[in-house]
Amino acid sequence: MNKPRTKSELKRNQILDAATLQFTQHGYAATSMDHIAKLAGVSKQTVYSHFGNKDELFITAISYKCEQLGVTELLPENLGPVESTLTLFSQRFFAMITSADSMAVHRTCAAECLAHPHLSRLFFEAGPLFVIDNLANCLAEYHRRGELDIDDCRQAAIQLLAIIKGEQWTRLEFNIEESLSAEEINHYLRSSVRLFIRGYQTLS
Amino acid sequence: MNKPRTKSELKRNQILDAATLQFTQHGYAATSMDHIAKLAGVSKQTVYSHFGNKDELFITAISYKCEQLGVTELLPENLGPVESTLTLFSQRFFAMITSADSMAVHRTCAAECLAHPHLSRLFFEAGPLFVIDNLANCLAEYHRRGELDIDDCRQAAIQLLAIIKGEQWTRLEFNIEESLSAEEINHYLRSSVRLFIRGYQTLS
DNA sequence: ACCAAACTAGACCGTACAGTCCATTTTTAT
DNA sequence: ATAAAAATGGACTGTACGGTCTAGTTTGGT
Repeated sequence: MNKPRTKSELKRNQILDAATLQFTQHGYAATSMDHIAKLAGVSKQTVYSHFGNKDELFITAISYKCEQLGVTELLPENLGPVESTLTLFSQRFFAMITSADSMAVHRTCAAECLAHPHLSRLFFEAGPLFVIDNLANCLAEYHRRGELDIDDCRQAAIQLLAIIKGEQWTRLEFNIEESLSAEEINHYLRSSVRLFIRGYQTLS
Repeated sequence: MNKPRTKSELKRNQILDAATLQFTQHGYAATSMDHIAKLAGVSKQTVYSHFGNKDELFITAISYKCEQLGVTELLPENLGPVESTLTLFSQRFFAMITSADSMAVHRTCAAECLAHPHLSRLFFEAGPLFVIDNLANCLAEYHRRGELDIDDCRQAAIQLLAIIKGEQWTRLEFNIEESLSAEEINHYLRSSVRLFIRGYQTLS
């Protein structure tokens, strides 16, 4: 959210916000330019003078959203005991990926990945790849300390991340009414971290 | 693939096949009724006399595809040693979920889950839920035999299934060009089964 | 104060599409 | 053989949408 210095930039932001909302909420095809213009409180022509066509607006809007994803820092600055660090991480990561925003962007990128492969790649890099690297580094540190016995940290990171998504994320992906309760989820996350640590514990 | 007794039923099947193909390949919005009719080698009117409208055709076509998913048996009849059974299972399961067919249906259901929640639920039950139960039963048997120490088999099943999907499935989901090689995948699967078994091994 | 750039409202064009209608032909069952 | 049921193809309706055009208004820099 930068400074809209001029009224023109303000309009531009309004358009981008409206577009992002509509595209991520209803998908590419079901979102019309007229609708975006109306929602942004702007004339259709203004939309077209800022963004050449629907595709360009879509790309700009979703790219913008993607960039906001990689920013979050999920790991604490100073790494304490393995279990508490990974538990905290798993809770943060889970909260992030199951947020309405994250789900909506994910859905949109996955749905449009055939028509807009560059966009889905953007999401893939800003999201999954970014977090994998992040966590892999952390696991490498624990390996260095001798607290975990991991020969392929990147692979291990992928495994832990995949487990954390678990069932609940899939339920959200398919818009299934019944979710797991907060307790069930927390129980699942703790159990998963324990599984991971036992699987990679150092044999003393 | 049942017996098309009459020419009418044959047409019906042709329509259904064409519709399934188009819907799963290009999505709901990008598929037109004219196109389906042409691809099925049938007049538009015939499509409408078999299926009242686009929505009904979509639902029928995707439901039909979903039913074909739950059928496959992924586990061997007789359970041998844990590691070999789970390794075989992981390879079969992975092959299934990364098949072009499976990915296409998954994508379609996920993309339309807001407009057609009943459909995505259908997929969720025929796919993920079905396999979870299947694997959970298998794990329970190993627990009974004392070969694995699992207190919540359903949860454990979810964890193993999630790991197997790993990174490669996400790459496919987002239509990322570079895939992992077959060796990388097999290495990943074997490593994952080992992680799982170590995490749940009985302490003797 | 002035001028160029940006914005507005709304008309407009072409196209694509869901769905209907109809007159004719083909298929099926008796 | 015949009559009802189903299929054909093509014309047609209405609507929604992407994108353009225009004539007039507002904004912003000098």
